[in-house]
Amino acid sequence: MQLTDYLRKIGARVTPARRSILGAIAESSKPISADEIGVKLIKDGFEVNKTTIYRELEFLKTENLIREIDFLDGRKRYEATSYGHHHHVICKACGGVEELGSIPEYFINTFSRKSQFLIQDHNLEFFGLCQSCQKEV
Amino acid sequence: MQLTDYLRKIGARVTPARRSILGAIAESSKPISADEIGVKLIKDGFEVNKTTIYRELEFLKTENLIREIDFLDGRKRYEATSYGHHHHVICKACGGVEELGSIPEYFINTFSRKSQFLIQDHNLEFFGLCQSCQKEV
DNA sequence: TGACATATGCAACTTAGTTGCATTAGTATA
DNA sequence: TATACTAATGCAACTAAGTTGCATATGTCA
Repeated sequence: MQLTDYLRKIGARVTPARRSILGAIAESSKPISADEIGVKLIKDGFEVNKTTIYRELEFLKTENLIREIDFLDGRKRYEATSYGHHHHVICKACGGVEELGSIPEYFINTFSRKSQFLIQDHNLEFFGLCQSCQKEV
Repeated sequence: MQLTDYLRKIGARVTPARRSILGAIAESSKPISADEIGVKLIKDGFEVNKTTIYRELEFLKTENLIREIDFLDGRKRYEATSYGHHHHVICKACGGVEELGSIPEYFINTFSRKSQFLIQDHNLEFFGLCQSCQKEV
């Protein structure tokens, strides 16, 4: 099913703002923040109010079309869920991002088995130095 | 070596604010936020300005006396490094926290070996429902 | 005890994100 | 194709976490 059909089916509208925000996330080579989405849309000649961006991110998240990523620097980032579950390494020097694939469920399960909790989610991100920033030290 | 000797040795002073902030973190049964530290100190009859708390947290972090923990809810939390490296599960319903021990380095290395990055750190936290919140659904 | 650097408090500021409300505009249906 | 309904949007004002500059206070060592 097309995305637009899916949206209509659930009673959501296909608006220019929605298209462009989803487009900005899909086109980004790494997780993108609300602010970065706003800047990109202005550059594209299609300014969208920040309230709309935040509300849209919330909507897309509850519909599982995007996933929230946290690089621990005080702002949330988002990426399309179509890429599948995976983790990242973030360069502390230049902010560059590399994808790391998905940590085997086996690791997570082995590790968390002892807990009394019903575990639903986890957040795993790595921090370090990218190849070119390693050379500059 | 005593903590106070260590502090003096590195040219840091042993002040009431420093003692009480470090004390609040050490006494807390789970990672504690800047705001929570402030509230606790007021209750203890020893109010400390929030700027001081934030600056102290920064200092203690660079001295590796405390560690920054992120539960992804928009505020940083801190715990004493003396407990050793470990992870947490956070209950999405009640905010309760359980410690999970340390994920074997082997897991992390196996998983991240392919990266071009020099990996220095990682953040891993789990989210779910604690035992009593599971029953309430 | 005094000098000096570290630590503190205050007020004003920044940044990310939120809320209420009035208006605009997709969409289904007649 | 026109209409009406509700979702979506924009705006302005707000909140919460954390930061900055600067003047003052206070540990510490000589």
